[in-house]
Amino acid sequence: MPKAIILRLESYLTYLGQLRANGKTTATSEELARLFGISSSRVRQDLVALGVVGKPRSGYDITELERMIIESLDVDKVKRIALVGFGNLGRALAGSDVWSHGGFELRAIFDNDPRVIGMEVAGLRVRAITELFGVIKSEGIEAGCLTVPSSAAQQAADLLVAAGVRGIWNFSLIEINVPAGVIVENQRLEQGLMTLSYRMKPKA
Amino acid sequence: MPKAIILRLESYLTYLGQLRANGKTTATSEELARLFGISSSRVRQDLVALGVVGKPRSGYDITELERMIIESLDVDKVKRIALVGFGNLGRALAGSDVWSHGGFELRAIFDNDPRVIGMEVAGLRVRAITELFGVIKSEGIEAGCLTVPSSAAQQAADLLVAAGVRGIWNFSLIEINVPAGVIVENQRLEQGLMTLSYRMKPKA
DNA sequence: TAGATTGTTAATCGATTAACAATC
DNA sequence: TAGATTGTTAATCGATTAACAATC
Repeated sequence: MPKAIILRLESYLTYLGQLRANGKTTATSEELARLFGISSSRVRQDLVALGVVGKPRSGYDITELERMIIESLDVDKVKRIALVGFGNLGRALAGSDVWSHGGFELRAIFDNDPRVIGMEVAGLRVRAITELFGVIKSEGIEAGCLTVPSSAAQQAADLLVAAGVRGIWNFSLIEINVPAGVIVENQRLEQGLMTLSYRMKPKA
Repeated sequence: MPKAIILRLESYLTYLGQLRANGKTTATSEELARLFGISSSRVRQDLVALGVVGKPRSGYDITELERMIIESLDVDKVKRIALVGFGNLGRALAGSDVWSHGGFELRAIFDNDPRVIGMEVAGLRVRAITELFGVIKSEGIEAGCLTVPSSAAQQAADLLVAAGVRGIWNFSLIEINVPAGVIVENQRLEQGLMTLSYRMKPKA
């Protein structure tokens, strides 16, 4: 499935949940298109790629659409994840419900600062990095979230990979090197701000 | 400038800073291409679009490249920004240095919870939402960062826009409606996790 | 039935890669 | 000079829009 379609399916899913919460049961390609600023034929092609069929005159069934997108993104499968780096951002994420949106379950938190080791959040105790390998193995953790400083990111990633993690959600600025087969999804907050800066630039 | 090029220029900029920190003074299109998994001709075309000229055999001057990208993204122009929503994420961002990467300067923080109003962070006092309009005007704030719950996001955005903000960095899940001319840059953490989920999905 | 909306194909658009002469 | 790397053009690829017959 093309990456561009995946990104839109994610947007559809979020919005469909809101529509359903408002009591709607169907949605048309034209509605979705208008909201996201794309053509209705693009929406229909996305949904064909997804494998859903709509009904002329009424559109697509919202519940079915949600179900198919969730299945396609594998969001319904629970995947255990560990957080590495309990700084400002790590704390914010640990205490939030972001994880569930991707089907992840936060199962462990690590840091190497003695002042934060032992703290409790979301029912978890912050552990020393030295425990990382063993805990990831014993808990069957499949993914890691990197919220350490950029200077420590590669090393932390190496530890996660050595322990058998298959996917990394990376908040650090550096480009992380991992062996083939390990997935790195970069979440660069700084890039969002740079793009905002560019888009706000007065046109000459 | 095409959006795809902008996104890559941002990546180049971050990486070039790291190269420079390591003592390098030039970079070739092939080096950058390898790191980001694209072709060297794409890199060269990006840099032509940017307006830099390289030297056969040695490549591009890192300092000049950085300067041109910064100028192109308008990162060197300081833009004042206000944070709305002092929850977990708002706290993490307020105390961080993300702002400077996009050329933004955090000048005000707002929330409507009496328990957090009055708290201090990054040299700023958290103010009541009721003060928003006046402070944005008097401080000449041009942008806003939305870290409020999704249910309050549209209303908060309306306040920011009414006060004259031109750009919004939106962390909420909803699609915000703004008048033409106001820029919304969505930073959907949940989508990052959904993409990670999809990419980690075992192939059939 | 009439009409709105789907599913599908063709046309357009934009982005990426390949190739190579020019050049330091 | 020789050779590595740029700047540039053409070819390929993928994504988006337009258009319209099929259908509920």
